[in-house]
Amino acid sequence: MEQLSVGNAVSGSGWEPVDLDFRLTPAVLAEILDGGQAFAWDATGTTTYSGAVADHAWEIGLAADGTVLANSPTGGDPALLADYFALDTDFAALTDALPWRSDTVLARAIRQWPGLRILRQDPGEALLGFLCSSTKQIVQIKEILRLFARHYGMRLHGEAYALPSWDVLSTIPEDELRRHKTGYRARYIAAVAKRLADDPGLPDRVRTAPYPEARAMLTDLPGVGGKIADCVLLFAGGHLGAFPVDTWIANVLRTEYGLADWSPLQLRRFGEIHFGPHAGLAQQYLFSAVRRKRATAAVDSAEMP
DNA sequence: ATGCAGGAGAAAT
DNA sequence: ATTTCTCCTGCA
Repeated sequence: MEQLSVGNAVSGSGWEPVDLDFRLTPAVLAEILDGGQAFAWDATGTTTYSGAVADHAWEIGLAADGTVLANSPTGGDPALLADYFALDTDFAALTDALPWRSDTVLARAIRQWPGLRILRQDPGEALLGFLCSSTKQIVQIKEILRLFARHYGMRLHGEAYALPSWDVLSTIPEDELRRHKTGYRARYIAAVAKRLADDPGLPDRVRTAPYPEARAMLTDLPGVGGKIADCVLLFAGGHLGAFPVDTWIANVLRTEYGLADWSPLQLRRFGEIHFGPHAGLAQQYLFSAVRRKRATAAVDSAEMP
């Protein structure tokens, strides 16, 4: 079990960071906060981020030894951020339980991303983010959410705004939602907002249901298919067995695992079976590995015209 | 320029 | 039970 204490205040100039008691490299912190799991964070430096979590503004940074530091200008309890980082979950142990000993592709990905973890986000926020995610890049998704927060959310501190609740979103006409760079996704957002308004108990039922039932409830929502449902359940619902298959993961499995003509459904079944009860963590390692490969390839092509 | 982005749904095989 | 087309828009 990893450390849970979050009480070591560090004296600093301008902010009062709290030592969250776990360590990461700058690259891994960037991957966790801004690699596609969450859309709440903006880099303010090479190792510093600002964002809104649990109705509080936060600044996150790294100490010289890699320790993760957090500060809330709005006085948020550091325990909120400890929960967001799921510090009660021992990801090192979960990683060791993955089949890396017999899977060199996974083993390499794990070596590349030491300390990678799965966040425990707010489910409503994750649902909104991934509902906006189809055929969008991370920066575009963040822009949509930023516009929502600016227009309909509560101002927390400085330029930090909380996202509007689904309750608030349900009062906004679809054509107005469409003006915030959502495109055809506006119809889904409006429809989901209406569904949630008509069925206020749904989030709680999703939260408490086992994985298959929770997934079925989510995919019943308009615009929510299996991939988005799995992202919500993995990144916010604590279902580490959920194995979202996006185009990148599909590519990895088809090329690196010799599953060339497998369908997305077949690939998902393979992932669940091959990687086991924490398949979602394996998915994140593989996804981060291909993201790094893509970034490297982009640099190479830019340097070699 | 024009294909294509971390998809879903409906229609057409 | 798959495959194909469409849905918006901005980046590459």
